[in-house]
Amino acid sequence: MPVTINEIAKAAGVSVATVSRVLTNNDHPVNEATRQRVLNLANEMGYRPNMMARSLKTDRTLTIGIIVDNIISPFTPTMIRGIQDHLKQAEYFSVVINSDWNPETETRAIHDLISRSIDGIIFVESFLREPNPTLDLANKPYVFVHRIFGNVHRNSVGVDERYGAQLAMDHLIKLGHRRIGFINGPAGWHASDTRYLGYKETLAQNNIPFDPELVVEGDWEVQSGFPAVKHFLGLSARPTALFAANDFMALGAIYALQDEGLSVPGDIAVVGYDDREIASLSRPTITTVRMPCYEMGEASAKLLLGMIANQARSAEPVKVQGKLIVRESCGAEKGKRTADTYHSQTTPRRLLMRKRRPST
Amino acid sequence: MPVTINEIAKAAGVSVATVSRVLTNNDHPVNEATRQRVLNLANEMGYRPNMMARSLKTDRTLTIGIIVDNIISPFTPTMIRGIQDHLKQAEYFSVVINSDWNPETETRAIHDLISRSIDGIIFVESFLREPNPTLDLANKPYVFVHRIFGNVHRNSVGVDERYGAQLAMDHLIKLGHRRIGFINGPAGWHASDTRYLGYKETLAQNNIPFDPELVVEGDWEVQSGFPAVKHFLGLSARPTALFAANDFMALGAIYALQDEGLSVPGDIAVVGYDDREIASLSRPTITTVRMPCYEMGEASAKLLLGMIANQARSAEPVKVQGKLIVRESCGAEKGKRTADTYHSQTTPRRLLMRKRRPST
DNA sequence: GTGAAAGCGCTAACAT
DNA sequence: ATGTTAGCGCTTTCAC
Repeated sequence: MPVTINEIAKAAGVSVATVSRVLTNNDHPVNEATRQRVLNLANEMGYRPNMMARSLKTDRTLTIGIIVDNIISPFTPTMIRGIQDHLKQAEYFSVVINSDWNPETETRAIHDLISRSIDGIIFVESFLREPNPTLDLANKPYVFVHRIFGNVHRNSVGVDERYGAQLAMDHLIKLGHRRIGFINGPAGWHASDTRYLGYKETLAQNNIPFDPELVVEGDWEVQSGFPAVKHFLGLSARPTALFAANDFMALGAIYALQDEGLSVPGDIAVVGYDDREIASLSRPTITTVRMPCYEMGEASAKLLLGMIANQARSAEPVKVQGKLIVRESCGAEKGKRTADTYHSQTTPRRLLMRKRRPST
Repeated sequence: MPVTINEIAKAAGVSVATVSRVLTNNDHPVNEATRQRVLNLANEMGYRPNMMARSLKTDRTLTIGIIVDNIISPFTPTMIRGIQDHLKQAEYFSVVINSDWNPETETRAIHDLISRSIDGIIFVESFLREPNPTLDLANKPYVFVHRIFGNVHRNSVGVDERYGAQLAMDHLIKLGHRRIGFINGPAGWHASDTRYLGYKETLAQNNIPFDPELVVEGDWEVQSGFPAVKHFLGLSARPTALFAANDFMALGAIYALQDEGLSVPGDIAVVGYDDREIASLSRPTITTVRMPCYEMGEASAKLLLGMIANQARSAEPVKVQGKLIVRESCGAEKGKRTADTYHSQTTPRRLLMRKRRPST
């Protein structure tokens, strides 16, 4: 049913070789008139290349695999979008597979992807964090993008967590705060340890003495903001600001402060980390450091495409930086709501929908 | 480099036909001893079928296309996950493409997917809502799954919004409420109109007179909860409960009520719709009707796979039902926090990560 | 500048 | 029960 180059060749009165040369923009010279004739015919006849046949010959599919932890994870879809947008300009497609952090599933996925002759793989928050012999043997390039573990490998994209923490701390310090409580994530996590580093470094840079009493460890969840606040309020010299290593703990802290009758940011300023949806829905909305998921995705796709193009087996690791999003929980102009107050991060599509809403 | 059936045939001392028959579980009879020999050899030699070659021959790729509005949309990843989980048991893969609600992008995507010989397409929240001649001509089955427009086509999956609204209303009525304010979405939206229907029907079923003063129209956003509450509080006979057509407006209503010094659910009960993440993070957490995204995805994959298997061009439309999630904003036992209070919906993965966290 | 032909790895008639 | 062989649609040497 679908049109093949054979039929076009017949219609144009040339050989399939010529048609192929025209249609693939081969550097082999082709008479300009012939080229046009073929091009027009292909267009008229509605020719669509059969990628299977092409791939069988060239062993390239213009498709890469994206092995993600779980497409439902909060940061993952944005990373995928970053990858896909970058792939698009190179006409690449992507197959998305969930690994659920299961090494067997991941191995299986790798094999299946090789079976499908994909041109490379991006591992997003993978369990796997080391060179993979199967892929190396199949000569398929791959890169890692890791929020959780940072740069895990030469070919990987990570986040500059120290920079992110410094962004938050600088903001607080510029607002005049000198006693800043830090609600960290559990020790041993890359994110906790590096953000902690950023916290301490920024204090040092500003000649503010480090006080271990101002650091508590949470478990990333909202609840852990409560004991943290209890601790801080019990200190003889209370902090005037709080930096939480994620938005959930920041939210818990805000709730706890409000329970004590304290106002945020009036009495105590709060900064979070991640820029989860809640940060723009809570009261007050939360100043935070945005996790640059989209950019990480883009960077990883760029890395992989580069490796594919250069037949390279390795690439320089990339570290992406987040940015500070100032909202009501500290630093926003008094009485003035920030632009996205109470707006979900998905507003753009809603607007789009409204415009195109059916008249019925 | 990779092992082919040719090499296995040579190694086993049989023809490629036999190897193919064994490896594809063809019904053609094969001697059991030979079968075992081939199987072992394939295993030892690390044989992986070349899907490109197989597909070129069979015109089946075990891959479907998923054209989504935008993978970052709040409901979309869950739908994709539902699709993928169902596909998995049939060993199907999926290529995900963002259409951004752009008809040209969608058309382009359809062509590209046909080029790649995919076996079918699932349109998730697509702009396209009608039979597609290109796909029909290519004889590729497709189904729609639409949260926004409901069942748009014979081969489609929608949500039973009336049922969802009834769930919310029944809950409120069982709690003793008889004056229930309804904050609807904008008129003309399928979701608004059908939820409104459910609202009115449930009132009728319970012999509660319908009072147009108890219905206001919001714009789906948090802000629109504020004027709604202002209106309700201005009535001579105030409602004792509010049903908002989505969680964002429910949140805005809660904020507005709290601004007036009223307690939720103490003074006024509130029910939302969708079960967005915010519903389990706000104070109080919000009782709501869960949008059955995962189930919709599953249902659509089931529909499509069925059509592929039966060579069918059409299938019975499916309507999926959501369910009520009771939280603090009404109906939860006094003083007792519901299980997911302050927990994000992504907790499971976090727990998983914690267990497998590196010791360093 | 053009064409003939080999062949990518596999499946499925059609033999035997 | 097994083998031979013709392609699937395309790219790419190699020859002209």
